[in-house]
Parts: sequence; C-alpha cells; structure tokens
Amino acid sequence: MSELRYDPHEIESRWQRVWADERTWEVRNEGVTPQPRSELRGAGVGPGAQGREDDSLPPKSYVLEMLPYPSGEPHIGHLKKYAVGDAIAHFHRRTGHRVLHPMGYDAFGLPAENHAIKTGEHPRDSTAASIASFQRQFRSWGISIDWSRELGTHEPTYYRWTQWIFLQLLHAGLAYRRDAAVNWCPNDQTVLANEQVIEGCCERCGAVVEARQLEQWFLRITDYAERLLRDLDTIDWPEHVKTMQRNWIGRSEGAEVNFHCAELGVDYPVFTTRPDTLFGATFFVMAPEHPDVLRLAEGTAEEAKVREYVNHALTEGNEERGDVEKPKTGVPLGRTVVNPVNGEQIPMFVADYVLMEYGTGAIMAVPGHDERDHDFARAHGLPIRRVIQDSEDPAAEDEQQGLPYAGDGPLINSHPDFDGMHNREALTEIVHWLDREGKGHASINYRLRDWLISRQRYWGCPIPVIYCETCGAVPVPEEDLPVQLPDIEDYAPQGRSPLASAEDWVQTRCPSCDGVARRETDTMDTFVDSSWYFLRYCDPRNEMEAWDPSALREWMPVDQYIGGVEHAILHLMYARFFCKALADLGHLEFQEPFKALFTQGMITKDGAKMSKSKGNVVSPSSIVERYGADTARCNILFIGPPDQDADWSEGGVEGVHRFLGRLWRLAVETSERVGEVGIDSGSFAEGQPSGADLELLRKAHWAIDKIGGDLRRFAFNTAIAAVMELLNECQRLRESASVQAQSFALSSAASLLFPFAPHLSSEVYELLTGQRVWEQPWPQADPAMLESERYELVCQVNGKLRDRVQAPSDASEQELLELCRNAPNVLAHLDGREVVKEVVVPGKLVNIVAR
RNA sequence: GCGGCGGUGGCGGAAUCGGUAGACGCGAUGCCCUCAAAAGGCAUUGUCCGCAAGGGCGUGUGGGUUCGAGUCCCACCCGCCGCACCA
Repeated sequence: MSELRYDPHEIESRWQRVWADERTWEVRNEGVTPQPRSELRGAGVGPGAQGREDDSLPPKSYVLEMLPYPSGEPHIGHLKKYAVGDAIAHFHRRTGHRVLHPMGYDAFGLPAENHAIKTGEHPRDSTAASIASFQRQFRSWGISIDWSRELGTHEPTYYRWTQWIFLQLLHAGLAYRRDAAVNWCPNDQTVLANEQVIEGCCERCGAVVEARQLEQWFLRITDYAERLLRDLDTIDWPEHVKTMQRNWIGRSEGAEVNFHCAELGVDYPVFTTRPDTLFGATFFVMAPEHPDVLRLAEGTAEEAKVREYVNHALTEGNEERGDVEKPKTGVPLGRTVVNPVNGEQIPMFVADYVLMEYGTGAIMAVPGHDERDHDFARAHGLPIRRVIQDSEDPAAEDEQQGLPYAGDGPLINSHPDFDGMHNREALTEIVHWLDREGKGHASINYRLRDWLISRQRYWGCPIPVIYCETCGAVPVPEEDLPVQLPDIEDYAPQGRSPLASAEDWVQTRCPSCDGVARRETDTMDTFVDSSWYFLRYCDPRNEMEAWDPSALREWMPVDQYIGGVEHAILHLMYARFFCKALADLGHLEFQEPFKALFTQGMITKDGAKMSKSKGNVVSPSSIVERYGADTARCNILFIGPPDQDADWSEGGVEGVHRFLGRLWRLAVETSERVGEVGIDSGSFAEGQPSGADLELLRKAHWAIDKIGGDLRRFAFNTAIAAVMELLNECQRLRESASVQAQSFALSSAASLLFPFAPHLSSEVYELLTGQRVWEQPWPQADPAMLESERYELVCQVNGKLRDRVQAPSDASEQELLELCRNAPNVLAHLDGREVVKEVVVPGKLVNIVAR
C-alpha cells in the first residue's frame, strides 16, 4: 500500500483532456429570459432539481474574473484570482445554476508597444505569443472556462464595437474634444499616461515631465458623479472599495457665492462648503491658472510681480506645488471684490495653494476658520476675524487665540440677523438669503474629473473620427467600422502619435462632404476596451451588433466579479459609468454591471511583493510542474482568507501536497477493499449505522454542512481545513469503520474538495462511485446526522471552565443543572460557597455563580 | 488631517449570533516501519507552577458593561490601505 504514490500529472492531464474533448464548461445562449434566480446564498438546489418537470431553465450565474493583460507569462496573482473564481463557478454549477465563466485578454497596451520600440517585433506578434502562453497555463490549471467565448480586445471584431460605443457617446454629447494640459516628456517627445510619471519624471528616460496644452478627447463621466456615488448603496461590494470610490468622486455640499469686482464689472463665483463663515472672509484668492489673473493685474502697480509669480507657479512641478508643508506664497492683484453679505471691499490675491481644477479656481479666504487661509493671512499680514464662537471655550471670543477654529458654535461678529444662531443653522439661512438676493445658491461640487481617453500611442483602439477642413471633426459612419489599426514601420514616438506616420491611412475623404480629410491619429486609453468586455462575452460572435439585447437579458449583470484592489477606482468606476451611459441611451436594461465584487489579496514572498528586480518571483508553472495544479490551487486558498495578502512558503505547499496524496492513497486503498468485499450502495438504509461508522458518517455530514456555509462567505481556507478534518477521521477510523462508511466519507471529501482540486476530486470520486463528480449536485447534509444523542456539557463556576460531562441532547434545563452541580471538579469549587445564580445554555454550558 | 481595514502561540491562521481561545496546516520534539534513507504512520506541542490531580496567567494597552468578552462600549498605542493645500 505504502508503495502507492500520488502522481498529479497523470491524473490532471487525463481530466483536462476529458473537459476539453467534451467542452464540459461551455454554456449556450438559450434566447429566453430565465426564471428569476433562486437565492444563491440560500440552500443549494438539491437532487430534486435533476428531475425538474417544467421546461424552465435553471437560474443563471455569471462568474467573472477581471480579464488578464497578456504580457509574458501568468504570475502567481493570476493563479490566485482564477483559483478563487473557479471555486465559485464550480460551486454555483453544482448548486443548480447555469454558469457563464468566460475568458479574454486585455491585449492593447504599453508594454507590448515598448517591446516593439526596442525589438521591432510587431505588438500583435508578441501579444499573440503571450496569449498562447496564458491559454496553455489556464488549461494546465484546470480552470473551468467556456473557451467558445474567448476574445481579445485587440481583435478588429472586438474593437469595432469599442469604436461603435465611442460613437454612441459622441452622438449623445458624452464624448467631446477640448484643450487640456497633459504630461509631456521632452526627451521621448510623447505624452505620458499619469501612471507613467514617477515623481515628476518620465518612467522610461527619467527626464522631467512638462505640462503641455493639447487637443484631447474626453468622456463626460462627471455627468454621472451623483449616480456613481448613489448607486454604490445598491451593490454588494467590499466596504473599502466603495469608500475609495466615494473618496475619488469627492462630493462636497455647499454654496456658490458671487464676489463682484467693480473695477472690471465682473462677478467671480466661488465654491464654499462653509457659507456660514462668509462674514469672516477678509480676502479673495485666485489660482495662478485662472484666465482672468493677468487681466486683473494689468495696469496696476502689481502687474510685473503677478506676471513673475504666475510664470513661476506654472513651471513648478505638481509634486513641489502640492506639498502641504510648503509656506503659503502669493502676491496681491491690486484689485478688490465685494463680499456680498456685508459689502466689504476685500483685496484679491493670486496664490498657488488655490487649484484651478477644483471648484471655480477662486476662493473666498476665511483665515479665522480655515487653516490654509490662516497660514496665508499670517504670512501676508492680513486681518483675521473670528465669526464662530468655540462652544467649548467661549472665553476665546474675539481673541485671536484658538484660531483657526474649524468646529461648530454660535455665530458672532457677523450680522444682527445671524449672530447667536448656531452655525449649522446659519449656514442654511445664509444660503437662502444669498439665493433671494441673487448673490449665490446652494451647490454641490465633485472632485471627479472628466476622463481623458486620448493616447498618442500605436497599440490601441483607433478613435473613429475624421478631420475635414470644411466640416471639422466628423464621426466615422458606423458602416465603415472598424477603423483598422494600420501596420507601421517605426513604433518610436516622435512628438505625435506613431499612427501619424501611416500617411496612406491618415489621408482619407470626409464622410460628410467627400473632401480631403485626415484621420484622428490618437488611440484610446485601454481602460475603454475593458469597460465593456463583460457585455461582449454574452454574445461574443455577433457580427451585426455589439450584442443582442436578449443575450444581455439572459446573463447580465455579473453575479460575482473577482479581481485585485488595484482596480478599485479606475476600471470599476469606468465600467460602471459605461453601463449607466449605455443604459441611458437605451442599449442596456441595468444600471450596475457587477452585483457582487470580491477583491483578492496579493501573494507575497517573504513578506515582499514579488518582482523580477527583487528576484523573488515564484512562477505558477514551476509550482504546477513540481506539485501539480491541485496542490498549487489548494495551497493558495488554504494559506489564509483570500481577500488578504498571503505569503508563499515552500513548507505550506508540502503540507497541502501531503494532504492530497493521503486522500488519493486512502481512496485507492478503499476502492480495492470495495472490489474485494463488494459494495451495496443501499447498505446504510437497511441497518442503522453505529460505532465507528456512525462517527465517520457524522463527521462527513458535519463537513458537508460546514463547507456549504464556508463557500458562501468565501472562507476557502476553513473549507479546506474541514475536508482535512474529515480525512483525518477517515485515517483514524480506517481499521474500525466499514468499507461502505469509508467510501461514503472519502467520496464526500472528494465532492467537497472539487471546487479547489478538480482533477484529484474527479479521480477519487470516479474511483469510489464510478460517477463524474461535476455532474452530481452539491452534497446535502442530513439534519439527523448533525445531531447526536449525547454531547459534552461545559461546566463553569463563576465563568471559569471547571469540568465537562456527557449530557443527553434532550435533557431539560433542570437535568443539565443537576449534571453540572454533580460534576466532580465543580463540587470541589463550590465547596463551602453559596450559590448566587445559575445560567443554563442548553446544548452548550451551565455556569454556576457562587460567593 | 479625513475615511477604511487590522493587531490572537515559534509561524500562516481558526473561533459565523456574547458561551469550551488556539480548529486546520507549517515548524519542532519523541517514537514506529527500514540494513539505511526517502516516503508513510503514531504521539506530544500557548505559557508558568506541579510527580500527578489540578491550578495561575493568556487574544496590542488601560478602563467599563455582563453570570460570562478575542467578540459589545469608552479612551489610547501600533500597523496597513485609500484620499489629501479639494475651499
């Protein structure tokens, strides 16, 4: 027996062949709306589901991992993501759902292009090689993917529809072009993505990045700020991800207030969250980028200084300028504006602590109640006025001490109508007053910016727009899509998109007037490609439209989305925005694409992030080669809760490998005994099991019950631990329990382990039952087997554990009390004491309080 | 500064509703099998006192609520993540 050795490679390749040959994991579109889904979190669909009388389909479940970016080979993070996703997909299938579990590649992007610049190899070729490697490995991991729906975002059959979506947004006014400041590398002569700017320098050459004004395409995501925020309440996502999105959207409630500049006859609106402090506004500040700054200073004594200050501010890097510790600099503009609430003329300044991108690019400064304004006022000798009393410290009234004060309290030094009123109440009243007087109104401001999607890159989806001298920017007609990415000679950036060098491609005719015209040479941000791929999976081969609405009705929304937290903001926000916009345009019937989200933690090595430069990379292929995919997958799920970071250790893998080997050996041994003894599967029904058999069966049902619950809450680590416990029990009782009981316990273990170790589980299950485990419904625990006639009663004295006694399950509280009082060690602790109180928790414990 | 998450043996972690703290695994120690090794199996393993029975202590710190607190409340310390001159 001990000669038997678990050979994962032989087992795994056999079952992988079966799944590939039989296309086991493919699902068809039935073209009908399925019945409302049964509650996934509730009990699974039992064996009864097999013999369903009506012809309605089982409920659907769409399980999706974020699509991989194909670069080189998959890393261990991929293994974890798909191990989690596959476990969910299998569990849903076996609890009676039709599961859509597709795969694709986010294939456009920079690394392939940089590789092309270096080697001249076409990005299409290096990407294809990488995709092939991903496909090979996903198959070797045994992930249950519907390969018939595979797609790549770089394929014209896909990006044709990315372009189509762009046109829909354009027609709806949700895509627009405007001048924008972008990151420009003077050395590489190219625009850089924000994430390519490392501490103000170009990631590739290290040159200091400059700001440059360029005409760029934007998507109007800011129109959706409120809905993107509000609808977070309707989805089942981790709280920290929702929080990140809320922070990113950055909603602030307040008011817009007009400050009139009499000299120029212009109103300057400001946004403030604290209109209650308006009476404390003693000066006014504009951002250096504000278009009116130079015009205001013109002709004043300050003009030269203002020019100098603005020039300096504009050339200063974002890093430097954004430093909170930096002293507050700025210069006067030589002009004043009127504070609308009290008519005071207050001086205007330009200062770089005011940002053009937020609010109106100008602020009212309240040094008494804002730290930054306070700093500026102190540095420039400006008046500081307290207008809110500190309720905690009323003595500080009129004193400069305790300022700036950001707390609440009654208004002072403001206006007879408001003085004495609590500031929160005054805030509302003052906004009403401004509104009545036409000097301002309640307003909401967001931190969220419109999405800049233009990239001066080759390896991306071309923006389907043509520029005509007479007609301007003209959208490419839908029937001319896709605008195919042309082949080019030189991928190196030359101060414009590499596509601009494809003259034959760039020169075209205007779709509107047929005159000479030129194509847009920028491509789209790759986040555009990945903002709708989950829709295409529902109908991936459709050549007539992006999707058939009935296909989306059948599968969307995604029931369980799985991916890394690094996409918590960008990808997840963009995809949500796309769905809302497309729904508004009548193309979708739902608002949120991802009903539930799970974010898996990182796998580290010795506590550090794995990276080539650190040389601590553990490649999935090396683990699979050494231990097999089942061990690799189980270990990654066993080391800890999957949403937390976990460290990869060799010892841990060995342990899990031993466990799988033990399961296999016991199963082989048991199946041989079955061969000798002969098994009658009905044998338990005849006689009541007892002794070791009963113990073993109880453990099996306990595991069935526990693991079902664990899987619903993503507790894969404890689920695997429970299978280990069951196996330990099989091992312990292997001499005393019957072959039938052993066989039931082991096949149950295999069945329960299937979502994590599909190959070995299939092998063991077939060995013991002759059946295919994935075709069996998820096991159901027998409630009768979860109870026993006796249990261990915990006996406490004054809350401390003093003894344990066997108690009948149906014992009354009185009887339990008696048992506890008479427990030997309880008697010893009660000796000479007076019993004050007795607490009985049936099924658990008795606590006797004594003095 | 604002927001979120976390702190449990030598290590990864478990304890799902306020009810036996440390499941499961790693590591360690002893033993069995073996000529030997590998593989496998059995046993012990929070800590201190004790020959044992048993007892003391123990979930970042200090308080509180409770018959009973890792779990709830208050104050604090430490770590991680996100946002941040956002008006």
